[in-house]
Amino acid sequence: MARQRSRPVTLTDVARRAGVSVATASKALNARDEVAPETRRRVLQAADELAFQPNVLARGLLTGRTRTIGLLTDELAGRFSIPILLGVEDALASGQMSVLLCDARGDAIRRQHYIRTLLARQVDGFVVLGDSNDLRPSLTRQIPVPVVYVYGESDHPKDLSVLADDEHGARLATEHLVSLGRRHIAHITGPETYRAARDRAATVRKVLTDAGLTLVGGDPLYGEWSQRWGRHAARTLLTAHAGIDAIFCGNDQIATGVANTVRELGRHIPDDVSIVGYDNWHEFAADCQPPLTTVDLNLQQLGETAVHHLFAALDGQPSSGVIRQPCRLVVRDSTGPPPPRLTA
Amino acid sequence: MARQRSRPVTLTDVARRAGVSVATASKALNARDEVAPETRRRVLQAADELAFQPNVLARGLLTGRTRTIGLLTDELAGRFSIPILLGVEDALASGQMSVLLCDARGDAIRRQHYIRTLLARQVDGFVVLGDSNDLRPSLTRQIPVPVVYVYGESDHPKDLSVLADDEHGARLATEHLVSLGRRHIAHITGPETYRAARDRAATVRKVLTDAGLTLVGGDPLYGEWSQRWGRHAARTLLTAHAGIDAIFCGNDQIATGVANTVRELGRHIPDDVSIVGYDNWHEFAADCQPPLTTVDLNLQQLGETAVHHLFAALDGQPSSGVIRQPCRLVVRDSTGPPPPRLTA
DNA sequence: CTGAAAGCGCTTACAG
DNA sequence: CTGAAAGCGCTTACAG
Repeated sequence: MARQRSRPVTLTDVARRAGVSVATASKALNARDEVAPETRRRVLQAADELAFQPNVLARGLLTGRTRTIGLLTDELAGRFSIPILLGVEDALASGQMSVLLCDARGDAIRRQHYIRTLLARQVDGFVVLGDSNDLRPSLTRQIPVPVVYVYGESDHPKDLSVLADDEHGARLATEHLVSLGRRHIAHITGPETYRAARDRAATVRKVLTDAGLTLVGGDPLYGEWSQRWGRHAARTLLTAHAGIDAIFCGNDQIATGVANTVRELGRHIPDDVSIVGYDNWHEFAADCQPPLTTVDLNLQQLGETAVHHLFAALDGQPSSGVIRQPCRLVVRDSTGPPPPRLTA
Repeated sequence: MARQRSRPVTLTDVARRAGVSVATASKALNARDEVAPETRRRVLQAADELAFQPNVLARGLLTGRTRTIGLLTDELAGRFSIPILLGVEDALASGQMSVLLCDARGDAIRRQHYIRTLLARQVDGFVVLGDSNDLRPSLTRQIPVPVVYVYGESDHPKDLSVLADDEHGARLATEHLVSLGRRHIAHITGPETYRAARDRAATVRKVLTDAGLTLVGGDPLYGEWSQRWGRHAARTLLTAHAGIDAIFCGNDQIATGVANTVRELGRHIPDDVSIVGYDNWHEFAADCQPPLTTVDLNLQQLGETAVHHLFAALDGQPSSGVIRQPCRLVVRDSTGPPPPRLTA
């Protein structure tokens, strides 16, 4: 399964082979300029021949920096964490840093344990990956290194939170429908307890009002983030309001359920009813019948942005407050202009 | 955003406060028994008062163990990695270990870079999270610490691979349908290039043969892992073989597409046609209309098993070969017995 | 330009 | 039972 762990190559080995002291070897490898070119060459060659890998622990002990950050979350299992995590990793890798991953599963004890563990491991900073539903209690007080909150907002205004811009996403979706010529637009979304659902619903209403329109049914339909709810709500809506010509859905699962029901009721998508989803969850949005126009949250970039701000903080340039990252509308086949009216 | 990094509390601080040497303080904290009870008490109290966290780097430098493992993958974005990752993390945490996460995105250069980085960070071992599609080239040769492969098999027989048992999963699904009294069973699955698809199809055939049945259409329908393919294949099948009474699908997306089409063609699920999915991807399986009977791969446990074997290897008890973890049938509403025949 | 020495924070024989 | 000393692998003033 694995070979015997052999004694690793140390700087001492490299120095000996190059015929210099460890101090000189260290300088040569770290590209400090107080080394003769020929000496440097010999050291680099020796290091190469021995496949020398500097022991990061020893270096970290000296410099006080480990080039490691701790990523703390409760929601790895959710659909949103992975793209963010990939963005974090990308941004870290380009700064030669690594990420220690901890999912506390929503358990406060476990979270405290992880914070202690990460600090004992001398991480240089933290990324706290939250959930967009609600403010989360700031952890910064107990953490003596820089912290950035991403996707979920910290309740402390001095912290830095990097968030998806719900208002922007809802605006993109609604303006898209309005600009296509849709005039009877409904909004089916998740639970009203979700901050993101409320914020987006408020924006939908504002955009419609500015366009001289009102929401079909008067209010958004709050429910759950499921296909089932989409199917149920669509049936209710289409029955009560036959003239409906567009539905903006709170996520792609709801939109998928809506699409299935709209088709079952014999309406054509996008001609009779146009549908917009939210999240651009590829397995749902691209594989829906028809493929969904939807809002992409740019999650990967969210993670990258968070890390860039963390880097700035590590360099002594901390920021605070809330950064909202713009969304992006992905147009597929579920939206289009209304069919031309037959002349009277 | 973060408070000034203050000088961390060291063992020296604790020793001074307790009025002992660092050597004694170290022994007291590490529960070695060569310390007087009263001395230990004083040390523990001092450590507590100062909120002392031992510097893991320094300890690692001495012991040569960092209590860290590297998790190397190419497929974090896929649906299968996260549950496995959570299982890995759970098992590690209970051994007081942490995980450094690296996703090479399928890029060989990047993978080499990560291996070097992880080794420089002195990880105690590796978990290589692969994909079930195919054998992957062994990395063990270049890694001087224990390695366990999970979900994707290493091509080297001396390595240890912990895998989902595709044969078992396919058997559970097929036997379930047969035992319900289904006699005209079809199989719609992903690309034939996928090892898992071929292995499972072979098992379906074997189980049917043992029951004196044959696959409807003679062969499995290979396609892609999408709803779209499910819809298309279902339409083809039902048109050509009206008597079909069950469809076993290669994943839950295909099954969802199949279910939608079966309903559209006016057949009742599960009475006329029973459907079994694969993967138990909750967002698809539980939210399908009707909710899907499906095969759960026990992915979290796969991760845990891998780590337990890694621990054994770290303790000098390496194993090798292939371990296949059993699956689990989750019965929901998409399967049931055929309706009673009307007596002639 | 080079190298001996000190030191990062901790653990572990070893002497007392 | 306690503590002085050596050392893990490296970096960084400092002296030469």
